[in-house]
Amino acid sequence: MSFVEVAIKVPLPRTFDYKLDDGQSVSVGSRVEVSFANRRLVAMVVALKSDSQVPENKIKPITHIIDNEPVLSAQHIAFLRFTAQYYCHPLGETLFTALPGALRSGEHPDKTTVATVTLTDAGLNAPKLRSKKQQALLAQLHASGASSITELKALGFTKQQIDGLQEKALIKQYLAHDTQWALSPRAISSKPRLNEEQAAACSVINQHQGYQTFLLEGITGSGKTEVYLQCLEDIINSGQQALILVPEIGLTPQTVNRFRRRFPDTPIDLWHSNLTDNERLHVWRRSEQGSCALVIGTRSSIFLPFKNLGMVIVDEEHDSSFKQQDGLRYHARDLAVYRCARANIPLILGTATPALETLHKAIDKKFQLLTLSKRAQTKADNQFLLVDMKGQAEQSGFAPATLKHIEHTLARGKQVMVFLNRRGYAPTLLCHECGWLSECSHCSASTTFHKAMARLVCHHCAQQSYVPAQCPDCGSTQIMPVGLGTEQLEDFLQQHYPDTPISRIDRDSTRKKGALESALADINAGGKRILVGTQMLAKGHHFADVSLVIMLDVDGGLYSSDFRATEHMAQLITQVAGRAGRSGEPGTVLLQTHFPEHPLLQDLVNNGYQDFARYALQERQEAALPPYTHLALVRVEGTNSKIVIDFLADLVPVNPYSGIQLLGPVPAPMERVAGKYRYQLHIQASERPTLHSYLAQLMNYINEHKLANRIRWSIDVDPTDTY
DNA sequence: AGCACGCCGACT
DNA sequence: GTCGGCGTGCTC
Repeated sequence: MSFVEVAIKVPLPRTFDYKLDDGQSVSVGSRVEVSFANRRLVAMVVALKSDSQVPENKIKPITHIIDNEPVLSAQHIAFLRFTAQYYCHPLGETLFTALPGALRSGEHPDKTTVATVTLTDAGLNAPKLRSKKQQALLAQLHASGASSITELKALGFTKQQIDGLQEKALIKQYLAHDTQWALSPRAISSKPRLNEEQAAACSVINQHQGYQTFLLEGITGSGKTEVYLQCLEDIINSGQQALILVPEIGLTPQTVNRFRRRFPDTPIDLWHSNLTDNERLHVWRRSEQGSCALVIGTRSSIFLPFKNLGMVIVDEEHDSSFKQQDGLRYHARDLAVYRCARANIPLILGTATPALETLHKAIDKKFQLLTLSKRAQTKADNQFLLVDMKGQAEQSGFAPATLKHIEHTLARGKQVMVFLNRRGYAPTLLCHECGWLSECSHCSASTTFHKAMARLVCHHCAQQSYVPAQCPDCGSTQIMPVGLGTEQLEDFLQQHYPDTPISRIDRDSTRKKGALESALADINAGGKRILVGTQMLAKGHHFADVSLVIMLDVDGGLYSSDFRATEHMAQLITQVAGRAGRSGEPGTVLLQTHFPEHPLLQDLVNNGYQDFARYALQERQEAALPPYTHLALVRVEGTNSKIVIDFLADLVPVNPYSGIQLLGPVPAPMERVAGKYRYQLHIQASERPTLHSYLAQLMNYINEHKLANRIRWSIDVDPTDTY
């Protein structure tokens, strides 16, 4: 009798044994259908064995074998096993979150062929078309050759435009037959000359054999992407594949076009949350079969099963979107380090503002530091300006001095950019007579006043309510907005400068599909003089004419309960500063603060992020915080706050473990969200192995705890957000 | 997570 | 008299 051990997508730490009938055969990495607790579920075979510890009468047969060929290689399962163990997450759930949706639900791996578009002879002759969009599509196909519809959609083209060209017989659509792309000298379009630092970085990376993580620390405009491109060239020419991880909002058409233009005959796939299940499966299979050379993808592309991966690049490695904040709480950058080490290939982490964790490893020589300190196009440094807010008569958050700078900049015909990391009109409403505050009934947060929508919105559970005309407590009509949001900034500036065109960019103003793109186009065409927005505006978009950048509220990052707040603020300031004065002349970065003398702020402004970061690391060391210690968080939520607290309190042992410090239970920064109470226990260890052996013990204890199924619990290893 | 089994309140 | 509330216990 032979048995298979399977992993199932249930929140249980175990795997399960099933028996195999005579004549049935499966391999590890294949999916099977099993009957499990009266349900039919898809399961993943993780081991084959000739006997089982489970009593014979409890073992059921497999109901159906789905795959004749494994969908996960043994090597890939090993990677996912590590992931599950490192992040304290059940193996089944880990395996199934890594799989694309179509394979999760038992679909055939080759069910989908994705329609591909290519130019016909008529199309090759580059006819002039009346439709601008169709003309652009034609130009794209000229540049990129055959492209899948997925890729064209990612570039902003629509099905209608594609069908339009097909009707004119300028293109034809067919179902792509995926074959390994032929290894031949690739056409490389002309490439810029590298400066000395870039050339040095490229040669270090290209000459290195095997695994090494490189931290490419390059200031804004120093040409990191050019280094990536030249390193990728070698990988592509040797017939290997590469993965480029980018932040969620970094996957813009500009980024993608740059790769396509450089490697015109190379198959490049994209991976992001807007793909359909079929498109996702298609990219998954292409990476597995070696049919694509490059994948540019967000966080979850770290789980793609490349056939012959030769390099991974993590762009903007400090970006918070690489950390998944629910379910399997992995960090794609950290997994990239493990994956590359296992595969014995190089990893490039690129950023202008390295995460302190990353910088620490570079200083420790675990990563190799490569620095780009010179801008590719010579340009003077931006000038920082701290506006002291103490005792200032501010109007909607603007100090008089700030308004003067705005006027001066507008008078010179330049654009102004204003940042505030809070959308809406005001974060709360206040009754002037009795002190009532607008609060969400399900969360411990106030509801944000959105003036244009005339609604109060909770930003944590999305619950909306009407704005009361009178105070619900005392009946007074003197209800006023308190605090600032981007909507109010726009309102105020529009009243203050009635003839100046203003654009607001935040999650509210860009909710509609394509709204962001058209707003950005409008800005670049020069139609708008003042841009107001949240950090959405800070990342990746280039505005040539902006010469003044204003950050209204820097103080939030200086004094916060989250020890990472200063680091994030410094990264944001540096990013934002990179938005100013890109067209040649230096720009001004104006920061409003009540603490202009704050040493970290001074260091950042006078000596730059590199200096700030090394100083901030010292502070972390003195406070025994990461990266000098290692953290994990037990997060618990439930409808009954007493059970939540009792459960966590019971995890705190009477005698402390050596090398482990516990803090809690403490309420999560948002104690109540969507009607659930949230508490957490902080676990700190000076050594990583100590932390993990403790966590393993803790999970055993939790799994046997009688209250464990009356609450929802999870462990967050290396948390980046304290809530 | 689901789903069944199980023991107490308002309905045809 | 039963339909159904969700507490608790298990899943190879």
